[in-house]
Amino acid sequence: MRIGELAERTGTSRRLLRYYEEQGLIVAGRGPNGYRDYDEPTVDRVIQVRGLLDAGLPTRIIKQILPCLDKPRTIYFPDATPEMIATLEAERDRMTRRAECLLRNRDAIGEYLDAVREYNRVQV
Amino acid sequence: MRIGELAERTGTSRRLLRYYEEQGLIVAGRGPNGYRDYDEPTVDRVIQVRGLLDAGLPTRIIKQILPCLDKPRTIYFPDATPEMIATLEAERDRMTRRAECLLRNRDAIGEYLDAVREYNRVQV
DNA sequence: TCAAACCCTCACATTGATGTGAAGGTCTAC
DNA sequence: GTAGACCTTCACATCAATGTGAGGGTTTGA
Repeated sequence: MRIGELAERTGTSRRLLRYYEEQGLIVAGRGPNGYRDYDEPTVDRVIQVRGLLDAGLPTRIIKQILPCLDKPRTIYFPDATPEMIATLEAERDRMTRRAECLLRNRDAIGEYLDAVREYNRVQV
Repeated sequence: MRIGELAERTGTSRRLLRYYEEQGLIVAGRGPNGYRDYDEPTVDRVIQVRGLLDAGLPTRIIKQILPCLDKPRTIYFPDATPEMIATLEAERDRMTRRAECLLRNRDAIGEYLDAVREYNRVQV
């Protein structure tokens, strides 16, 4: 598919799709005219990238972890250097903390909303 | 306490503490010399703010949800307009999705790390 | 064949979260 | 009283993620 379709299906501007490619987060084939040509799995890939970006990860990190997230596993394990492993472990832990922070505060918002609803119920 | 101590205790630059104040995320008293003066709870507040920022929330949103997160609840409920409620609900749901994305990808990293370890165990 | 709707690259603009440094006031300890 | 370590405001710089538009080629359908 071409960039317009991918943009529409992922809710992402063309500009950003080109940016993600520049950052090495997605790859695109090229047609005989220089048009970019994307395959189907790229749709999910873009959605995944956006989720990670939205969750606060920078493209630099996303690029590092993306290869590990492929199913089925296609990675050539020997390439996993100790530094790489350490980076991944650190990032995994940071993601855990991030998620915990998010859920904790989300629950607090939920409690607040409950309290407001209760207040309104009694008041009305 | 003054800004230097708060900076040290929260691992946050003075510059950023002033920025958070400018954004309305924290408040500071002032000494007779114009020095900022922070109370103890501000330490946790800053840590919470940093957690939310790190999780990808912009200061604009953080400012909106912070008042709901105070314990004990000190908010004046009638101030909660329907728009505010809607914003909070939307943000709560976004936070849920964010956390899910984070945990899903974290688990995938974990699986990858397990696979690598298994590979190395067998290989060696 | 012509217009509309695509696509390309390039480059400059913006926004939010930060860093850095200048110019200057204050406090503490010697 | 003077040096060093604080603090203040202000302003300019940077970086990543985006927007926007110019200038130009391609595809498609009337």
